[in-house]
Amino acid sequence: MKKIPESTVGRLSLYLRLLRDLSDRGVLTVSSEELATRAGTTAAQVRKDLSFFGTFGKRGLGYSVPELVKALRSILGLERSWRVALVGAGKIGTALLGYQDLRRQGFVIEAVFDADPSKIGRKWNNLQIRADDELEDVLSQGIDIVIVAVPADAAQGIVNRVVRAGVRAVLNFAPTRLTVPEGVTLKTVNMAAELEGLSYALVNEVWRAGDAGE
Amino acid sequence: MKKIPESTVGRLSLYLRLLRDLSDRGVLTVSSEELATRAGTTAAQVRKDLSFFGTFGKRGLGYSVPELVKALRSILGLERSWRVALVGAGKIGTALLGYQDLRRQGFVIEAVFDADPSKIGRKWNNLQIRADDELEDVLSQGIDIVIVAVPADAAQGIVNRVVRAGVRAVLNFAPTRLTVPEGVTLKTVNMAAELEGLSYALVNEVWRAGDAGE
DNA sequence: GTTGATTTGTGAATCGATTCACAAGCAGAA
DNA sequence: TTCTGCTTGTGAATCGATTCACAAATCAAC
Repeated sequence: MKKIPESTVGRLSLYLRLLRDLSDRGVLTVSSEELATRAGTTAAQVRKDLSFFGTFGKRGLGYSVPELVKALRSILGLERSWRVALVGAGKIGTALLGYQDLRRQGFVIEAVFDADPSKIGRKWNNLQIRADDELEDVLSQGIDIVIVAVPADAAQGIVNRVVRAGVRAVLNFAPTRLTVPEGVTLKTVNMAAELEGLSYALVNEVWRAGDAGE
Repeated sequence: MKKIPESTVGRLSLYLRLLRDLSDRGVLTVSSEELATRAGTTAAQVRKDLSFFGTFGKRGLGYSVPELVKALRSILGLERSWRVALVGAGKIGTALLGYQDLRRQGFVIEAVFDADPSKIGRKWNNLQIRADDELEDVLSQGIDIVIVAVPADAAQGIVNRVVRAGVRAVLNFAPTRLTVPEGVTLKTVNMAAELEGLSYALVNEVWRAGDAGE
């Protein structure tokens, strides 16, 4: 298999969301041009992105919406559900816990951990907050993804333990750079950095295309 | 001024964080090599990134940490503070409200809005949640940045109003693609998309470098 | 069945970002 | 002052992603 640009994967995610909208509205086929417009990219980009994974369209016709949804779900690994653990039951952690969309997409939070003893106990929808020292036990029982939502200075330590326990995918909300060994995928969501990007744009009068987002 | 890659701006943010750590530990100078190692990039990249904005180092010596911190703060527009409004006082919104780090970086949340009448009233640290229809009034009184944390289907409508009120920087947490006119900068934080990236990596056995994050 | 109107899939060309490689500058030693 | 060791700043080379452009496939009309 060739090397797939990370940006392509991000766009597939977006295409899928747009296709679901179309599907909900009963639209049956869509052209690369139409999809590109909605995604804020070009028709060639859409076709190239898809072509990495196979051929899904019909020349002269476009793409079948239901078929493409199915294909993208398969490519993105969304046909199964994923077992997720959340480490850190602070503000961001609890916000994520209540984020019902995740479950709907197949990301099921099955365990929550926190270092603060006063937090251990029942909380939110049928999930009991566990003590940090149970981490390894629970993770090795088949957790696929760990969400790290602890203070910056604790994050690398948690990630090390998580990786040692065999987890191969980590989503980090701590505002710090983390390192993981080869074979483990790490994504970081850094709100502070995004705000600094906005600050930069404001002081440097960025004229650039409006939708730098996504 | 030449065109600056967006990725460069993101890295400047990271360098600044690393430099502050060094500064706190009393380190006075740093080489591009040292900084690159901490940032997970290359020395050449560090020097190229900085060279877009001027020359900050001394050949043979490296960079003065305090001076570089000052320079980066200036480049990123962090020497002043920014007036921020938050639209949507749901889970994510309140998590952000409590995120003390933002204020420390100079992003001061000055107003909070919500569409739900039952939420209007006093809440969190000395901020009163306001009704949606006060939005235009408050924004035009000098808000620099708006954080959108409303449901996906309401987000574009809010952004349109925000832009019409003259705001030129928006941070979006709604899981949807938004469009803004030229001259307005939009950044989107999309947790669902990040998780789908992890899902993709898991099913496609991505061998790639460990620290794909950041 | 042939024509015309579409739209895909993809090699080739272009564009943009990263990396290389080295001259130039600085500090300290002699 | 000159020499040595080190590190920056930057044009040139490389690498990777996006865009172009067109042959091939499909459908509808006649």
